[in-house]
Amino acid sequence: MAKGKGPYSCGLDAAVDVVGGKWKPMILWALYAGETLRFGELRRAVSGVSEKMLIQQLRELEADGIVHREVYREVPPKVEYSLTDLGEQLNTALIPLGLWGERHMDEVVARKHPHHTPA
Amino acid sequence: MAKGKGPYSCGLDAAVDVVGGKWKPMILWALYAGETLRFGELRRAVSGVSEKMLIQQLRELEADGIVHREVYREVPPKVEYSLTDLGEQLNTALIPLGLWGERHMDEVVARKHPHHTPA
DNA sequence: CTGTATCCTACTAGATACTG
DNA sequence: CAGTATCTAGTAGGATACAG
Repeated sequence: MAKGKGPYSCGLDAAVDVVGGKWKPMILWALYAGETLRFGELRRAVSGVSEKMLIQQLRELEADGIVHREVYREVPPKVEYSLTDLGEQLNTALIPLGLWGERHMDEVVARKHPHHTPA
Repeated sequence: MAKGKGPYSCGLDAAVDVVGGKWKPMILWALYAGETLRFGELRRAVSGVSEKMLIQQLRELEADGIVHREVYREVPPKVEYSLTDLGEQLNTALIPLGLWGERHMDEVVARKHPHHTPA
């Protein structure tokens, strides 16, 4: 689960604590409404993540009630991840923030990496 | 400025990187649209923060173009902080997330602190 | 295929004391 | 009033190897 610095002073504080992990935004992005992905698929979708970090972040999201983990006892093993209702509501609430990021990413990146001459 | 792990894979990633500091949600909460606060006022508004952390987070938000810092060369010194246009847009985009947090904070806190018997 | 276990580093954030 | 400087502890995150 997230850092769990709680009790929170405002809802925003709590929400950021849940979403704030390094790979969580990308996980939620990959696991959009209705989508169900296996561990390996998620690993590919969240490019650059290590197995350890992916598991860790998924476990935290699971503990926070955001994602559902379905285990199929087969050989080879198969585990599917999907959003819970709470997770879908969270994802919905994140849409405006994602749009803001898309719109202003360039400016922010420009500030962070003044070297880039974007073509 | 934020961690700056950039380049980002999705807008959400960039946005969370900007808002993800420990005290930033509370700072943005305090500095709602049109509000202008002095350093000391912010310090009181963001309860629990140290001077060092408040300055640090404010500088990052300033570097990311979210807050504006206005210095009045007086005695005693006076510095006012307010949201930039970009900051106000960000705050607007954060409203749904804040509402989600308010609505579900109790559940999340319950998971994080299973001890609490809320009355 | 889906994870665990261990070790390690860098960074975040807190405490404290000092300054223009 | 509004910061700075320094020191330190805790932790988030990464590399690697191994396991059911």
